[in-house]
Amino acid sequence: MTRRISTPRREERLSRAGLVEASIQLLDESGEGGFTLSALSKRLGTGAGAIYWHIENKDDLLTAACDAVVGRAIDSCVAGKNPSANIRNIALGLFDALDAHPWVGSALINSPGQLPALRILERIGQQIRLLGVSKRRQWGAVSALLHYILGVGGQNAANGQLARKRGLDRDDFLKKTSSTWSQLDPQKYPFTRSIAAQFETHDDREDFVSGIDFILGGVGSAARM
Amino acid sequence: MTRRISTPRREERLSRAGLVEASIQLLDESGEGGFTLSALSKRLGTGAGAIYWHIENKDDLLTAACDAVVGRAIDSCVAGKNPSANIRNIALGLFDALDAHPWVGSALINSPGQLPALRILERIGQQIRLLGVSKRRQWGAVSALLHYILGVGGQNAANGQLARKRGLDRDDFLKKTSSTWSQLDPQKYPFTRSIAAQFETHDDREDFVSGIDFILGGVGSAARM
DNA sequence: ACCTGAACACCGTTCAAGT
DNA sequence: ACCTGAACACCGTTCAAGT
Repeated sequence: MTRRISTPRREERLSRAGLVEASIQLLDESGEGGFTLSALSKRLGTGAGAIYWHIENKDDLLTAACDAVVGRAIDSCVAGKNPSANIRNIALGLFDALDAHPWVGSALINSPGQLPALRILERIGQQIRLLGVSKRRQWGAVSALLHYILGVGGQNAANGQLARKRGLDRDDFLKKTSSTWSQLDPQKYPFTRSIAAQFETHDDREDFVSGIDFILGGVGSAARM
Repeated sequence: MTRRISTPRREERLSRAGLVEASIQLLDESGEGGFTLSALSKRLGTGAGAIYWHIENKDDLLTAACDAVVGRAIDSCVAGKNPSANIRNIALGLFDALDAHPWVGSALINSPGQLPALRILERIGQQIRLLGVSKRRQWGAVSALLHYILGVGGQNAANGQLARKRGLDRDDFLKKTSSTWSQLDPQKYPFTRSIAAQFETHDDREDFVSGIDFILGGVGSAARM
């Protein structure tokens, strides 16, 4: 009869903050698909169940990781005196953060009413106020900007995940999509065909800002009526 | 020794189209969480493996279901002579479809470069052309509108899923969110606090259109420069 | 060609047992 | 209080065997 030999306990104690940082690393390295609690516990040299002492569930952990990234991105934007430029800055800061951590986009869109989206709402809202948008229109303007940012983030996240799975880099992806589009039925997809070539060389970041500018432009001209 | 008694085969044969329709029903009734292949096969009175004869995998089936809903929504929009009004119509048709089938929002945002999003891109693109937007700005305008629609759809889907899980109806949800927001730290969240009351009575559909109008307004004024 | 259903690998979560 | 690791319920997918 062999007695069960107990493994030694971990040297450092776990903490919620430590779990969040380890999750960010794991998500960055392995993507959403690689983010499993067993991979995380292996990385931390602990048992799968230990994690549950510090967090509620996997979703809680993902949202916390998302919040950490979004919070840092937003806090690193220093506000100048031009509210429109500030909004553009916040949006670009977020774009870059979501670009560096593609999983954040889907986490953001999947955790409604949680802190991360609220941070964005608040920061943009403050600038919209400074822009002099009337009280009744503030919510519409902020909500449009937020949803647009979430849409781009979510879509980029999905694109990134797809590219990772297929092992494509961005150029391959653009080339493939562009060639698919240019071979679509001319009767049914005239527009998509017509921009297929343009699509191959487009810049996501530039397109993103021009979307922000469209919304800001529309908010401005609506305010003037 | 009992011989294995073989169950009789299905009366009607399975088909991809049938699987798609059954999936839409199941998704509508049980949400994304309830959409499992075993639930689907039980509903169809077949074995779990049979499904794989007609589809590639679960994702393929989800995208096909999404495409069916989006396709119908878009095809039921008749185009008039005013391109801006047509875009507003397409967008509202999609909004209503995503509202009726909340799972479509997340399916749409998670299947990049697939048919469903392309359908939207094409329809909106045709109208943007008719609007007389210059060739260089067409992609930016369409992409902004598409991403905005995807963002709203994704967020509404997540909200719906949350509400379903917690068993809240919309009024409860709005009331709860509004009261949480109004209790936020006044130093950190002045804007969010200031619109908490407004949020409780806001109309998602109206806000959605005003976002579309902001973008269209911005596209228009950019074109005039 | 198409269907059946057991089997496989994997995953989030729980929990009695340890320290 | 916190950690361990086996156990549980469940899920997508595969596949040999049937018709």
